[in-house]
Amino acid sequence: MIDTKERILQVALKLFARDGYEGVSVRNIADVLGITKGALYKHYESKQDIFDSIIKRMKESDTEKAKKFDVPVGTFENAGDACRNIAFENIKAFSIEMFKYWTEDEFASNFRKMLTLEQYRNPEMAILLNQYLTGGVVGYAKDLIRESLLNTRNSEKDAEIVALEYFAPIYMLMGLADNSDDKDTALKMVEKHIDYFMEIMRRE
Amino acid sequence: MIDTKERILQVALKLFARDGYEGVSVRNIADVLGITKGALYKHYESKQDIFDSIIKRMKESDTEKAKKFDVPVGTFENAGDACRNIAFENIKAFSIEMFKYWTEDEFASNFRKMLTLEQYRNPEMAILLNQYLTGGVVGYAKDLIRESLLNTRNSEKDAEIVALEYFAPIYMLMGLADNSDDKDTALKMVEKHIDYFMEIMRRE
DNA sequence: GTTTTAGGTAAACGATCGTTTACTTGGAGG
DNA sequence: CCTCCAAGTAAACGATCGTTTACCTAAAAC
Repeated sequence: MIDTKERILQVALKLFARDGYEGVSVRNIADVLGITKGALYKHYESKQDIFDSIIKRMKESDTEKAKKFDVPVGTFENAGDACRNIAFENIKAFSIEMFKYWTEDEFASNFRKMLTLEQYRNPEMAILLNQYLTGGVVGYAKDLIRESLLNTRNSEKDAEIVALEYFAPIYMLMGLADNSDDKDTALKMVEKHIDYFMEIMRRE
Repeated sequence: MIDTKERILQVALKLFARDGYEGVSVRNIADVLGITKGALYKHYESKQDIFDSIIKRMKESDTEKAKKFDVPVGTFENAGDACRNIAFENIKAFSIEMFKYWTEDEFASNFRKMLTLEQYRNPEMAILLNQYLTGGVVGYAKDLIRESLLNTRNSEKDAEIVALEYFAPIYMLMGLADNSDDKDTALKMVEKHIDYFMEIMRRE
């Protein structure tokens, strides 16, 4: 079979995402692949090496993604209603794409689950979990919201709470999508939330 | 030392909350208690029995808590502004108490973390996680919001999304409190969020 | 005062853990 | 055709896993 090393990575991640690092044995991984556990060591130095390679892979994938995906520009304030609506639609599309990425893309979804399971025993994983999720969406939302609020109210502290209002439901719906067989319901609720949020923002 | 059985439960929960069930050995638990692992089996049949006892304990504690803690009554609609404000304050106090319970109470906090770590490998734990968190606060919030919205707009679907808007930031701040040494910041943000939410609701 | 027993120890059980070793084998390169 | 090597197997390594056993001892019970 071709590219065994890649298949080991994928299978290990899937198992780590369900059972946690300590809950998965090297034997488990090998069994799924239909090889003996000794064969794994032709591709990776150790079980920890597999785990590290998964982290490394995600970091590469993330920077690559960030390179090609220039976050949508356009602030809330700089023009009339038409431009505001365009900015809204950009943010909505961006957020939904992010949500789909973290819930539907197999690698990203499993990676997020794995970090969730390792966050308390491994501080570095807790940091990564915050970086990827809040860094990806809420940080971006915070910037936009900060600009939006800059001329209407005193900004910095409000921006933080409004960003929380925006991102927290999206984050929570990721967890709901995990433990539900109906992925589409969660996605529809994300859209509803964003529309609701946008409507509130328009009234300010 | 008195009440070894209880101390085993507490220590095991603390370890399960950090490392997950599979990440904790019977030896680990015994070492913390300063006894040999053989002694554990004088109090519990197995490692799984300890885990089950933790679940059982929480279920008892929860029903007992629900009995004495009658959720605050008073809806948004049935009177003038004064009564509405009282209802708001009741909900706020209730929510903050719930937040403090799930983040500061050692047993509840560790229990929530443990469920978080076991949710993917054990469907029953995923159900419990949803029940305790969303059932405790969001279900209650949903009822109140539904009553509140009943005469203003078409209710059922909106109630669900508004309950999400209310609870999701609180839920997310629990996770932030976990991986932060500064617990007070998260609590203050919870208050801020509730105030912000209430202000939005008042404008409707 | 004797007996019983709850609660501890130390040691061993077979199973499984992650890892290493010795050996095999099919196919690419010279 | 011969060589080499990547990629597999089977077996064994010591360590640790959850659990059981045999033994001990202090205090409670009769």
